[in-house]
Formats: sequence, C-alpha cells, structure tokens
Amino acid sequence: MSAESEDLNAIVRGARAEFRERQIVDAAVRLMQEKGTHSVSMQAIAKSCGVSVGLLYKYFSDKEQIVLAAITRVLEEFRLRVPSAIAVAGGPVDKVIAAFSEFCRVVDEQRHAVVLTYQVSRALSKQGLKSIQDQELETLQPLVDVVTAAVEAGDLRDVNAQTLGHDLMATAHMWALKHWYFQRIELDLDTYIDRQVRTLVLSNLSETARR
Amino acid sequence: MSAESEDLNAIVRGARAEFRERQIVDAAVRLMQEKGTHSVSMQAIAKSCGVSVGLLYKYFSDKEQIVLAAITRVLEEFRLRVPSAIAVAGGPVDKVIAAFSEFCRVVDEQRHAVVLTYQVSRALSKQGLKSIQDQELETLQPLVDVVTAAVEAGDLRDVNAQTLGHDLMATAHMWALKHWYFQRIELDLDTYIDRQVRTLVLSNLSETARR
Amino acid sequence: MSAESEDLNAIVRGARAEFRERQIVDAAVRLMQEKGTHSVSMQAIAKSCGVSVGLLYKYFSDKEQIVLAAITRVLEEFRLRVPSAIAVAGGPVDKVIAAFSEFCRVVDEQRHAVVLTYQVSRALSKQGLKSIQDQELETLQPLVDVVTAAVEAGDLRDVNAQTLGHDLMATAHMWALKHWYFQRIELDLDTYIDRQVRTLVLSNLSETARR
Amino acid sequence: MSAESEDLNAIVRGARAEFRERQIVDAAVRLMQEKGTHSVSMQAIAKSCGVSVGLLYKYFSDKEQIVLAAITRVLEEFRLRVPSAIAVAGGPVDKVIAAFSEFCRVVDEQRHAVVLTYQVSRALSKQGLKSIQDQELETLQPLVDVVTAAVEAGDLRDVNAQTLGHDLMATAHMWALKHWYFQRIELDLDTYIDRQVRTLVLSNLSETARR
DNA sequence: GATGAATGAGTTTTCATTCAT
DNA sequence: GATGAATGAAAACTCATTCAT
Repeated sequence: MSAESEDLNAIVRGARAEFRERQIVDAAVRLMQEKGTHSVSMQAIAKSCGVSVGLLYKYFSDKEQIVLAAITRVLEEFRLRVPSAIAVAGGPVDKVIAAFSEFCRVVDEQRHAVVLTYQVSRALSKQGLKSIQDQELETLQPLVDVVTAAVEAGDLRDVNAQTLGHDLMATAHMWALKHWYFQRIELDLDTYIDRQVRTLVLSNLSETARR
Repeated sequence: MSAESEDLNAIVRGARAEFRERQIVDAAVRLMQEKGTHSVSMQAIAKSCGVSVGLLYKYFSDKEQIVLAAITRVLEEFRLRVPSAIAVAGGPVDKVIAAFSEFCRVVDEQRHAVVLTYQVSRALSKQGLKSIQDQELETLQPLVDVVTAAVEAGDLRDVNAQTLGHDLMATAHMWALKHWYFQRIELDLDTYIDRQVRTLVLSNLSETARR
Repeated sequence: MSAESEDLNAIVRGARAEFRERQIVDAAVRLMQEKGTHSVSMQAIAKSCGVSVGLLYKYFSDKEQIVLAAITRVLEEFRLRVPSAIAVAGGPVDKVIAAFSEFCRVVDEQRHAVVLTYQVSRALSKQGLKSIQDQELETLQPLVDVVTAAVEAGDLRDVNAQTLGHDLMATAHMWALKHWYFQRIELDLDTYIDRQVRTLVLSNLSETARR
Repeated sequence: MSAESEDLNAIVRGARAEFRERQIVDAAVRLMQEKGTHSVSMQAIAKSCGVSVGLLYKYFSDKEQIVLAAITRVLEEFRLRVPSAIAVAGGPVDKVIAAFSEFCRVVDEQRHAVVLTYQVSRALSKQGLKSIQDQELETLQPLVDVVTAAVEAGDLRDVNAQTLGHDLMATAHMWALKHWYFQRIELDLDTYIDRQVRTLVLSNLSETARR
C-alpha cells in the first residue's frame, strides 16, 4: 500500500469515526430526552442509531462516555453561540441582554440535554463530573465578563458580577428545569426572557444609565 | 385482652410505624445524597437502616413511594418554616427578605434532598410527579405573595411578582444544585443570601423605598 | 382447677380448634378458587379469615397442610354423598346412574377445588400426594362397585368394571376441568349428565336389560 | 460483507434461533414435568439447558411465553398426527378407533406436557389461556368429525357426536393425568386403548354394524 | 471495522416462616 | 391462645459489557 493511500485511509477513518460518534450521541440524547438517562440501555441506543452494541464500545469505552459526550455537546453550543451573540451586540448592557437571551435560546433548543446535566451528576465518576463542571464554568465566564464590563462602564450598579452572572445562567437553566411550570402558566420563551431581563438586568441599571 | 391494652397496642403500633417510616426515609435520603437515586437499591436502603428488605415493603408499597416520601419531607419543611419566617418579619420588603433567607436556610439543611427533587423527575410515575409539582407550587406561593404585597405597598418597583417569586425560589434551589460551584469559590450561605438579596430584591426597590 | 373444668376446657379447646381449622380451610379454598393455588399467600389467607399469620401455623404446620386439608374436604364430600345416592337408588343400572349423577353434582358444587386437585399435585410432597391419591381411590371404589354389581346382575354387558368406573369418575371430573368448554357450547349440568349416561352407561346395557 | 454471506448469516441466525428455542422449551418441559410449572424458575431452566438467564429473554419475552411454547408444541403434535392416522384408516368406525388410538399414543409420548396443559391454566394471562383453548378445540375437531361420519354412515348408534368426541379426547388425556393410577394397577397403554375402545366405541355400534 | 449472541451480576418485589410480646 | 413485625431466600426480569466470528 502506498504512503498516500495510507494517508487517505487515515482521513477516511477519522471522518468515519467522527460521523459514528455524532450518530451515537445523537441517538443517545434523543432517547434520554424521552425516558431519562437510566432507562436508556446501550441496546436501545444501538438499535436507535442502527448499529450493533459492539460498535458502541469501539467508539466509547463505556456508557458514561456517551452521556459525557452528550452533555459536552450542549455545553459546546453555549461556548460557541453566546460569545457570538455578545460580539454582535452594541453597548455594555445590550451585551448582557444579548448574552442572556442567547443563553436562553440554546437552553430552549436543547432543553432535555440541559435537564440531563442536572440529573446525571451523581451517576458520573469523579473524573467525569469534574470535566463537566469545568466546561460549565467556561460557559459561565462570558456572562460574568459582560456583567463586569457593564459595571465598569458604569451602566450597571455596583452589583457582584459573579453573582449576577451566575444568576443569569441559573435563570436560563431554569427555563429547562421548570419547564412544566412555565407550560402550566402558559409563559413563552420571549416573554420569559423579557421579564427576566427587567427583573435581573434593568433593575440593576445605574442612575446614569437609567436616563 | 382488655380494651385498654388494645388501645395501647394500637398506639405502640402507630408509633413504631412512624419511627420505621422516618428511619427508612432517612436512610434513603442519606444514600441518595451520596449516589443518586437510581444507584440506590432497596437492598442498600434496608442495610443502611438495619432492617430487612421485606420490611421496606411493609411500610412503602414500592420504591417510588420512598422517594416520594423523601421529597415530600423537604417540601413540608418549606411549607412550615417559610410562612413562619414571614409572619415574624416587619415591613413588606423585610418579609420578602425573610422569606427568601429562610427558604435558603431550609435548602441548605436539606441540600441533598433538594437536589433529589430535580434528579428524580423522570423516574417517577405521572401521578407521583404531579403530586410533587403541586407541592412545590405550594412552597412557591408564599414567595409570590410577599412580593405581590411589597409591590402593592409601593416598596418594590412594578416587577412581575410571579417572575420574581419564582426567581427567588430558583435562586435558593441553586444553592443546593450548584453547591460544588459555591464551594469552589468559597462562598458561604450568609454571603450568598446577602448578595442575592442585593441583586434580586434591593435592586427592585421603588424610588420611595430607596430613601 | 377442678378435674371437671379441665375436661370442659379440653372440650372447648377441641371445638375451637375444629372451628378454626374449618375457618382457615374455607378461606383458603375461597381464595384458591379465585386465583389459583400459587397466587394465594399465607398472608392473604390470614387476612381473609380474620386471624393472624401466626395463628395459621398453630393449626397447620405449613402451607401444604392447608392445601391438603382443602382437597381432603372435597374428597370427603364424595365419600359421603355418593354411597348415599347409591343406597337410595333402585335397580343395578339405576344405582350406576345415581352414583354418576351424584358424583357430577358434587363436582359441580366444588368445581374449583376439583380443579385444584389436578393442579397442585406436582407441588405437593411425596407423602401429601400419596395421601390424596389414596383418598381419590376411595371415591372411585363405589363407582367400580356399582358397575361390577350391574355386570354381575346381567344388566350391563361384560365391560371391564374398573375401566368403566374410572371413566365415569373421569367424566365427572371433566365437568370441572373443561368447564370453559361446556360454557362455550352452552351445555348445562343436567344435559351433560343425561348425554354421558347415554354414551357411557346405556350403550353398555346388555341385550336382556335393553328390553 | 457480500450479499451472499449476509444471506448465509441470516440463515445461520435463523437456524440458531430455532435450535435455541427448541433447546429452551425442551429444558422447560423436562423440568416442569418433574416439579410443576410454578416451581420451575428461569434460573433453573437456564441452568438445565446450559445457557444464561439473559439469553432466555432473548428468545422469549417472559416466562409465560415459554410455557405457552411448550404447550403449543404438544398440541401441534395432535394436529399433525391424528388427521394422518384417520386418513390411513379404513371404514368409519376404524377411523374413530384409529383417531383415538393415535391421540392416546401422542399423549403417552408427551405425557408430562399434557399434564402441564391442565396445571397451568390459572397461571396464564387471559390471552394466553384463550390461545391454548382455541388450539385444543382444533385437536378436538377431528375426533368429533370421525364420530359424526360414523354416525351418518349408520355404523354408530345415534349418539351425540360432540359428547363422544370430547369423551374420547378426555379419556386420552386421562392416560396422562391419572398415570399414577394406571401404573398402580399395572395397565399398559395398549390394554388401556383396547378397553376404552370397547367401552366407548364398540358399545355404541349400531345393530347393523354389530354383525 | 462490524456484528450480535451470550453473559451474569444486579434490580425490584413476594412470601413462607419465625418469634418476641 | 393469639398477634403481626420482622426476616431473608428466591423469583422474574434487565442491561452493561465481552468476544468469537
């Protein structure tokens, strides 16, 4: 076999691996959304994505790795999209609002996976849990950063940026966690975002910014 | 057997039953705290509280009932203590702060059981889930009520009471859900309460109240 | 305590014991009829006859003894009523018909218990099984006897009495065993008896008796 | 993988599945013969046929399905062999005798499984029970048919065909149900068949056929 | 690379039996 | 005599994981 074709093979292999992993995680997330993590068996995942159980173990060393990959995927989404939204927004406070709004939108799109994050924690190994917590901190940072910037710009009162940042994230997560409640009171996402912006952000405008 | 001793027997039985139920739920909560709901087997619960598996089924018809009892116990605490704290507090805004503070304190004392509430949802039957959601709404109500009162008294800006009430509850819950985080940043409960009061409550004071 | 009152006590004890045993077996049969032997627990029997589980073990050494007692009770019925019916009947063939008819009637009254006899056999100890088989032979004997007599009287053809006797018993049992079938074809007991008498008995009338 | 080898795989799989199912049902029947249905655990069946418990559930969704398969297997035998025996026999009465004889022979070969049919009824679901009753009616039909034909041909007296047909089946079943008895009186199958033919069939010959 | 048959430890639940009161 | 709380072995069934092909 020539060197080039070996290279080509390696590329094909890589592409295939990536495709397979995505395929598997997709199926896992889909099923876990419907039934909760623990009721989803490896057999069910295999069946749902049309491969054999054995193959699952070729790509993931055990079930935890699949769950981890699923969660990582949502968190990835936050890491990508929230900074983009911030970049696009105008002033300091607008950036805060944009960050929060986008955060909420991602949560809404991946509602079940977000819930998953809260549900599985205890079932993960120390290592796995740590990895997810670290990633979550990464998604939190942009929120803290925009709040800090807005405070420094004098547009927000002198609130604790860490606290408000975390509150914003928590409030976004709550859209998923308490979805049953918001459904009961017939609250839609846009109204939710709007009201929370008033309650959490606009209430903390500085005297200057208020004008 | 005399009538009196029969009565006595009945009382003893009742007391024993109550003791056993408490014992079982305690053990269950303790274990679930450590390992997550699904990783706790009936065997483990039995062992942990020093009784046989069979006896578990004398007091609870199935595993779900134990989980339900555990959750109900925390929620009961909220139902009892939050209104008391409100009653004792002075002005409308003080009542809001008192309600939130007490809510946080209960969460702190029952940290693991609160986390449980978020974790188990998928594992419960429709009926069981509904029952817990209804109870949770009951714990939310006092928070909404004090906010409403404070708004009507003109001490809080015209925020949406439902939103702020829910935010207060969610923020309290977060003390349990994200405990790993607050531990990492070395934040203690009192500081947490204090900062959240500033961010969520005091920021929403009306112009009048601000003076 | 005086000798007389001791005697009296003994009698009372005996009467009570008999009453209790009857009470327990009654409950057991009632439940087994509804649900089959294996689905009836000692707890259920105790509850159904309003005594404690512990008391069951005062009167029967284990569950098998209760089942045995239940079966013995049906077989007792055959031992008592079939000979009576025979005694009352007129000629040799009438005695055969009377025996079979009465056998069928007892089966009908204790339908579920008869089925029980066929169902439990394998679940019993060697000893218990033997005891029931012996008792069953005792219920068979009268049938064989009347057939033998009818043959010797020259009213029945020279059939094998043992065979015909057993067939008569088996046919009566079948009324219980295949009750679902007879219900489906809407056959009542009297018609069943009538047809079987024609097919099994009258068909075997001797030339002489036929006139 | 080539199309041919996929086909081959499918065939191998099918063959293996069939082999396994037979293997499992065989083991189940063997054990149930010895101990009664309820005393045979899935563990025991697995052990007896040298596979794991888990595998049992690959081939049968639950225990009932194994019992059902076992019973269906016996009934299948009746459905196949009795009509064949009828086809081969000569005159109308010979057909009746041939049908009954063959029925008895199948019972003898599958003695324990026949007993099973009578024992399990209560343990089956409504659906399962119905399925077995329907199958049993199918095995009864040929017997009723030959009797009807013999009556219409004028070779049997005007007996109720349904009754006699059912009696023949019941009598054959009894060879299994009361085997302990026939063993005690040292009666072998051929003699049993012979005597029953005299008692049930020949006794019902018409005047014409008797000559 | 891919399969899926096979495993067996683990889960929830039931129930005959015992024994302190 | 009578109770019923307590036991624990055993049942049916599930599922993460392995491995021969």
